[in-house]
Amino acid sequence: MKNTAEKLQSDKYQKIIQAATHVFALKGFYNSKVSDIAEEADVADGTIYLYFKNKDDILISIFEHSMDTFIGTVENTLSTLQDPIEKLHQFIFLHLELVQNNQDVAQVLQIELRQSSKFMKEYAASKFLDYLNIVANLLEEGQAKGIFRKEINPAIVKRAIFGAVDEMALEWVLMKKKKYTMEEVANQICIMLTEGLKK
Amino acid sequence: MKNTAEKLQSDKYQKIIQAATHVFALKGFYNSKVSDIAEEADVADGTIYLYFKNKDDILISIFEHSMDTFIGTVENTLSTLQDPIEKLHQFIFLHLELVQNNQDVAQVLQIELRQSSKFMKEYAASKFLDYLNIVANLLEEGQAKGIFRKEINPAIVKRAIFGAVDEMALEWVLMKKKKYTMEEVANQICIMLTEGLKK
Amino acid sequence: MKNTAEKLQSDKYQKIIQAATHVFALKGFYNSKVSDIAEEADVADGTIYLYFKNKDDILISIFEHSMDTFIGTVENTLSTLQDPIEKLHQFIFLHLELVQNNQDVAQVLQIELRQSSKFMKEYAASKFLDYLNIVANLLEEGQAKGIFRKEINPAIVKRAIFGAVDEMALEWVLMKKKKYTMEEVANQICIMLTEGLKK
Amino acid sequence: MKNTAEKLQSDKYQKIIQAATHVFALKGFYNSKVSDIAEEADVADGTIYLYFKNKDDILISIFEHSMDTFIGTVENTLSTLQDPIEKLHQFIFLHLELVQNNQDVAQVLQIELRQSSKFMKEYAASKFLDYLNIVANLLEEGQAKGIFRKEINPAIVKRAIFGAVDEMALEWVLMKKKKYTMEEVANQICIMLTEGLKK
DNA sequence: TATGAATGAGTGTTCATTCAT
DNA sequence: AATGAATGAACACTCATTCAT
Repeated sequence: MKNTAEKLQSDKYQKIIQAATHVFALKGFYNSKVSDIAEEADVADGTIYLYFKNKDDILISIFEHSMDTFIGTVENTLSTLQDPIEKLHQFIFLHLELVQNNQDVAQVLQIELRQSSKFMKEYAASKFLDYLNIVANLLEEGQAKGIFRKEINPAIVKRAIFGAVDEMALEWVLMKKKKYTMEEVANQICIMLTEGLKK
Repeated sequence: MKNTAEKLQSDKYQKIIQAATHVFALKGFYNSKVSDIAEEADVADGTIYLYFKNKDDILISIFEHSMDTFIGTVENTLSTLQDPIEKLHQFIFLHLELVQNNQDVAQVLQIELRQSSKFMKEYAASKFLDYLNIVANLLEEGQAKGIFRKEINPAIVKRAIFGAVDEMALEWVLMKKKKYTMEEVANQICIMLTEGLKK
Repeated sequence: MKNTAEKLQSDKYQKIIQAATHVFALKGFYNSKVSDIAEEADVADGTIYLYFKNKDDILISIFEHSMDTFIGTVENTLSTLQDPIEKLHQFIFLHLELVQNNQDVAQVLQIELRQSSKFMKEYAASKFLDYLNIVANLLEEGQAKGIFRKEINPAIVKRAIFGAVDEMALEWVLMKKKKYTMEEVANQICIMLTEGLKK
Repeated sequence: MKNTAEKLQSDKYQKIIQAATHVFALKGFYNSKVSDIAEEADVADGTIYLYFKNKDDILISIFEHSMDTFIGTVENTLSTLQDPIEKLHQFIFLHLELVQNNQDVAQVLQIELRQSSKFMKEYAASKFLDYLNIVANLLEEGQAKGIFRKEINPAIVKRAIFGAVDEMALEWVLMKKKKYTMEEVANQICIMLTEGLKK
């Protein structure tokens, strides 16, 4: 197998990642055959093993690769903003958009990863925490600026916010006929989270 | 196979459901062997097929059985309350508590169910919607009583609320050392959802 | 899998051992498919794994089982004899006969076992030594009785004798048209070993 | 592919033969990958197929090459001797020495070759017979000179003698701590074969 | 009902061999 | 000549499911 740098640039590596993401999203990890992925990627079965250690490794690689992209994208955009509320709104919108634009990846991350082996769950956890902490930082900043309530605990609420947004994203992806615009959905969640449900 | 009523009362049926829930929660659906379940339930492999059509059917049965219980419990408790905010708080607390008291079931529902075949996802959807609609009703009631903002769309927000609460529950279950009391967590989410993050 | 005692009595276990011995002798271990053995034994592929851990385990089992039988047969017969020369003659004749009557087993033992993994070679070694030591004992006895030369070292020569006899047996098995009777062959070796080539 | 003469002189050809001999001796034919040999020989996998038809062909080539060398060496040395007993002693010593000095080759010849396909066994047989017949000739010569017993049949006994010597050689190679000198071993076998065990 | 031995379809992975460069 | 990435046939082993007892 080539070294990591070469692999990432390799045409075949990318093709396999794309194919696997699609196949996993469609059928689920356990119902996907390595030969399905090979066919979709238009390579021989054996070729996959030149780029990946085994089937699990494909899943891990999808995760690594896309989480880095996700985290990078979100961090970059938020760093250009000052207002915590604006940041929160952007986070919500970006997450929905990322999921929307990478539906296969999103489904794999949300669904397939969760049921993998303990090892994978733990492995995945650290990258996931990085993502969650974007929210935590935004909340702390808001508190520091006197905009957000001091009594909320960012460490707790970051996860609730992520859950709210991610569940919306999941529905959004699975919904065939979109009943709302994404902006509408983002706004609703943003209002709920910032202003509260109470009048 | 016995008819449904007989099955439900059967000692073996219950033992298999219990065993399967435990095994699925521990290893995941695809990594659990039917023989693992049989061993845990202390019956022969073949006996399982007297009570369940196949391995998938066990998972579906766990889902059916527990969702009915969950929905019943939550509906009963909320029906005794008038105040929508109180209802929301109770919903949050009850969901966390249900997950806490039924960790195996909760893990199976949250994780295993999602990655099952399309059929199962669609099948599960209707029961899941019933549960979500408890939240929608509570929101509509709050709006009707002039307590909740009119501009939020219960059909959208119900899912965000569920996502927030369920993600917390998942973390709660997976967290080894509990850093907060459940009441604390429920309060935090409730404040966030009703009052909003903004001061 | 049943326990060892039950397995040995099992009809299927014996059928698989027989089939595997035949297939291994015919095609060699590495060119034999587990499905070949299953077909020959008239069982399903999977059934083999109810009785054996894996393909290697079949080979080991053949070895264990037959070496015990061989050693037992030879020891029993020799123990009835007094004269060391008579014992040597019987050993030679018995070995040739055993190989002749168990050609498949003999081929597997002689040929297939040698090229197996280190583990198997070492594992096999101890049983093999037991067999070799039958010869060593016979030589020492002959020396003690003043019949055999004192200057030969049983520990060295036991192996040479075994090699001579076993090589003959191998040829005997592989020879299609037998040019000599087995008694003739046994006699020739016996004379060579006891009287020497020199007039 | 180059023609035969060129191949034999080629540096790469020799390197591959050396590497394959080493790898086969270490892991056995079936557990050796062509890529292992390529790595050991410091050539690309594909290069091997410029010099050998396939993996089997490498084994055959090792056999051909080394048997010719062995036979040549033994024949040359024995042709300088007159006394049949001296010839036998030299044969024994030379064989042990050859095996000792070419342990990798010896192991491949003794062990790996035996379990190859029928074709290879038959192919190998003719060269092997040439080697055996060195012994037969030596015996006949001894009989003709009135030194060896007339009643022994060289065609039978040649194989027994080879078996005795080769088994010793095998043990010698596999023995980690040498308990005897090679001369000692050769002497013991020589005495046994010429004088017999009997006093 | 209950059993568990038997089944055999299904699949991840390996590796000898090829061939474009 | 030499390379090594790519191929795809081959196979050991698993496990959901069945059925004779």
